Amino acid sequence: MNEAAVPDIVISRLPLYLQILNQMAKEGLHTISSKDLSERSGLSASQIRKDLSFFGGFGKQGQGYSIYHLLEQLQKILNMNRIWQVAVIGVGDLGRALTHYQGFANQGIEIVLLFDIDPKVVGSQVGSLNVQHTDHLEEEIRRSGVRMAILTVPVDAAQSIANRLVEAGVRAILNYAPVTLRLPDFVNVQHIDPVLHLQHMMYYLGND
Amino acid sequence: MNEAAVPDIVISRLPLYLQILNQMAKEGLHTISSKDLSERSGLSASQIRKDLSFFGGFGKQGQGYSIYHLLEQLQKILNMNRIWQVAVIGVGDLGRALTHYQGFANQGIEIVLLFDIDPKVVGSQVGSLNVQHTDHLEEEIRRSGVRMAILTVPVDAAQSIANRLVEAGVRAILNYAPVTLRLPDFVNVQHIDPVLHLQHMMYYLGND
DNA sequence: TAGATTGTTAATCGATTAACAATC
DNA sequence: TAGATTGTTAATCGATTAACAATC
Repeated sequence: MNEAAVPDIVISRLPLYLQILNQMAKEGLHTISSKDLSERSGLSASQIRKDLSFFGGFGKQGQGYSIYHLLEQLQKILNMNRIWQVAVIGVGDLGRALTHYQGFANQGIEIVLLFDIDPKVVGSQVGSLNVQHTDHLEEEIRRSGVRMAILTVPVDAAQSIANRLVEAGVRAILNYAPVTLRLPDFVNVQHIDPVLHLQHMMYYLGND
Repeated sequence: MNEAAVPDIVISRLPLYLQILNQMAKEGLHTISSKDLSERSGLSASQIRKDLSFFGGFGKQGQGYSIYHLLEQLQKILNMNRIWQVAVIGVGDLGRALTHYQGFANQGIEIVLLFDIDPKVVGSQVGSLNVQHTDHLEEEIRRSGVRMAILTVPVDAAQSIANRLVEAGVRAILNYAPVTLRLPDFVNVQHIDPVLHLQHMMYYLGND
């Protein structure tokens, strides 16, 4: 981690702004006000202006923000002026779905390594990639210099694979296994778990 | 929404406690202290005690919490004393992966309806379910009384399908499409988007 | 009993919002 | 110019943490 000056909660909203701006660019729009962004994001205009001002004054009083310019700035802030190569560990249904997912293109993300332990899967082709055995994980990660990984292995394998990824140089892990990974502070971990989200919502549905 | 007394951020942590307690029960443990839970979750012991105390005093001074009892209480709070039926709209790779996902069993979640618009997919069998055409969405949701939905359709279809779901009675939507849905306040929406998480982490990876 | 750990209060910390001068 | 909207400050709001009496 490296929170330095800008709060992590601010950073977490930047990709959302990026997504909305991309959508608006696609719609052919050229400028946007914090009020427009507010309506599209559900966040307050005040908060959006404050978030952006952590990184500089990107707007013009009276006119708002240039979509093109703001996109460019956000991409730079998020280190998207390059492609980040990603390894996927666990090529089950979910790993396969992620490998085929079109939404990574143009977002600075490219899946370049696939690993599994199942002999029926190892050696098979998924998209344009060959699935390698998890035995070669360290070697391949080191060779390729991959720093990000997506973990879609069964819960019992997750922690030990995560440790090995970190050992091999991975510094950001997107974890789909339903377990809280315990890793050193210098590793970024994000957790995706539909069960947690669904149970969260169940609370509000009451019992009727 | 229905925040009443307990902050939403507290509710959002309950499923995580549940997950950890389930894991500990599986390990054969019987009691747990807020300190143990802290170590497994990465949250502070103080925060955990405060979160739980919103719902009552579940522990015993000097001993901690009974895992069994706490599990039971959390399940009740989250309305898990029943099975919540869920519709999946969009049976692509991701929708298919979710339908096959084993992690919903025993968590109060059951996928019971599948919809798609692609003639190659409509009518096909996925797991034990038949994929229906999205034309029948309202009719089937109403008939079955389903209140929760998972949205795995392309981004351009997401908002209009979401509107139709709400119209048909759905009150909780887990959205996998990369767009912010605009829905009435009485509908719960949660968003899962790996791109947002990966871009968030890219910030911290710097540029080396 | 002595030790451990809860439940809760008050203090601290941090994030959001409101307001408005600056300025395009 | 007049109107609109930013960037920023101060006020408010809410969440987390520290501390400790209660008590098992």
